[in-house]
Amino acid sequence: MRNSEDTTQNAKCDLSELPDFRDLPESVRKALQAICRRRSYGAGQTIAETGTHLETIGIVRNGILKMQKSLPDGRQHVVGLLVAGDMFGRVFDGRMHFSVEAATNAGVCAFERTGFEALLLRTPKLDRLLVLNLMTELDRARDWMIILANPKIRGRLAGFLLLLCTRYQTIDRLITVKDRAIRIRIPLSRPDMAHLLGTRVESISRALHALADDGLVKILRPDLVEVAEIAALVGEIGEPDLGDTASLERLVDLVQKTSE
Amino acid sequence: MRNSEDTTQNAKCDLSELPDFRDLPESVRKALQAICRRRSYGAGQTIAETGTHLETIGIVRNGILKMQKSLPDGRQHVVGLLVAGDMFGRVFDGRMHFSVEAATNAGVCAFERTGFEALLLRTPKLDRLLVLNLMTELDRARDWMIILANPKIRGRLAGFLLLLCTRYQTIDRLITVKDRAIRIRIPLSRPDMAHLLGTRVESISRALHALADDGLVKILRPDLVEVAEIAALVGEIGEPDLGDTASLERLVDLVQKTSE
DNA sequence: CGGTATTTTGAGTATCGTCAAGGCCAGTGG
DNA sequence: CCACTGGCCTTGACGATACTCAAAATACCG
Repeated sequence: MRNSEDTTQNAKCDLSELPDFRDLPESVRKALQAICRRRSYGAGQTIAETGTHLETIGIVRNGILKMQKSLPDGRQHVVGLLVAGDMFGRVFDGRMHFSVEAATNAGVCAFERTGFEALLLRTPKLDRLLVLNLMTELDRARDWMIILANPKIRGRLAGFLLLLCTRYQTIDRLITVKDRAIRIRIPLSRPDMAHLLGTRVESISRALHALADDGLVKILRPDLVEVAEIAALVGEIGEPDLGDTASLERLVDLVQKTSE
Repeated sequence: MRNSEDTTQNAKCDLSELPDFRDLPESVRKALQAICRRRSYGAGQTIAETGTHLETIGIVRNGILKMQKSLPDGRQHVVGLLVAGDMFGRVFDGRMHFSVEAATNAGVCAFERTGFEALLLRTPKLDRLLVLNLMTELDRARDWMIILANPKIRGRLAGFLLLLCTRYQTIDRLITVKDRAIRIRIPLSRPDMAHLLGTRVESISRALHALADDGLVKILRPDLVEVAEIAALVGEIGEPDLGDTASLERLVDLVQKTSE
């Protein structure tokens, strides 16, 4: 919520750490670096406001950003999370339809918009990256829709935790493995979770503790839960297959590997 | 659900009817026409299956398509609608993450995928169109999320109707104006609406009739409702402003114009 | 250690899901 | 022409779930 004035800026911005960008030709990465400024934000800082013309394109380097729509009464409604490698900002079209705020401490690469667009037009590879990025973002939004369409809060919460495990795994040490159990650090406060899942804080609390009472999760801290058996969580969401089971299997593999 | 074998095909495919494509250079439209096949689907026909590699890129010409995820138990979960000008299919990346089915009778232009991609790479204007298309699709998905996050079914239903009024207005005569009142033709069956809004058919029915009892809508047919005062519907959804109020205002203007 | 914000718990009520029955419409076959 | 059938929509009754309001407990921060 604070202003972003105390942002530390840093001209050096090496994109090769991001898997998607590593494959870009050297020349393109050089060109990107030339128009890039690195920025850091503290948890809670606002990065972009709804309705404003954002004159930069951002790529998340580390940390988690939340996209949110502002409501007339001043509250905010989370409509998605951004993690390392995700892009935000409106290419070819200025207006932001949601605001962006740091959910955790975060670093982003900011590209001057017109320069980025120009580079985009003469660099098919970069353009392709943008298109693929938009498509996975779209898939994620649809996964959210399925989770939100779950009639029961327990199911929505289970879906949310699983989404953190799968889509956002390996990001920012949100997911860690300890003694064959998966620990999830939830990067959102209860009010944010409640808005995101379409319910109230009380219901979130009750649902999480209901899962705990049934032995599906352990609540170590309000924002840190441990999942013993992912399969049981999957059972909670009822029907949908949550997109890929592939990424779930990767997670299970990770558990196997880390525990042995 | 039927197979798409009885599809009528037609080589002629004039894109200039679609607003977004009218602005493309003559040469690009010609090139597109060369790799295009026009197809027609009857309501209920399947156009693409989940998991399969769709070897074409589709652009909707008329009618409404629904995107849906298949659930293990065989049921389908609607995750979005496609209307005239919308694209579907996975550019640069084959696998479909949802199936596509005609919600109403519909016509689409199908482009051979590799040809389309090649054209894309050497036609920045077309590419820009694709990116913009993806971004509005993303915005729509986020609007859906906000609607789904509404804790009350009445609110979700009101949001759904408003979304039809705004995002899908002017499409396929879904929205018509009669004596200063707005008529909405709902292109989904009750089971589909229930899945989309995360509830059951009975609740949809009750919520819609509750809105009718309060005088907010009139139910002319199960799939045709009349909204007297849009502002009242907006009040039902509670807080969120549903993205643009601009498109709502355009609709109100339309009412004014048509009634006088 | 105190003060504040966040999270949790509790009790009562509204809403929604579930099961079961009935109505409406279109297509079918006598 | 009419009974029959099946799909879809609606209605009713009841139990489960979630929302509301209020208060307590816990975590967080200096």
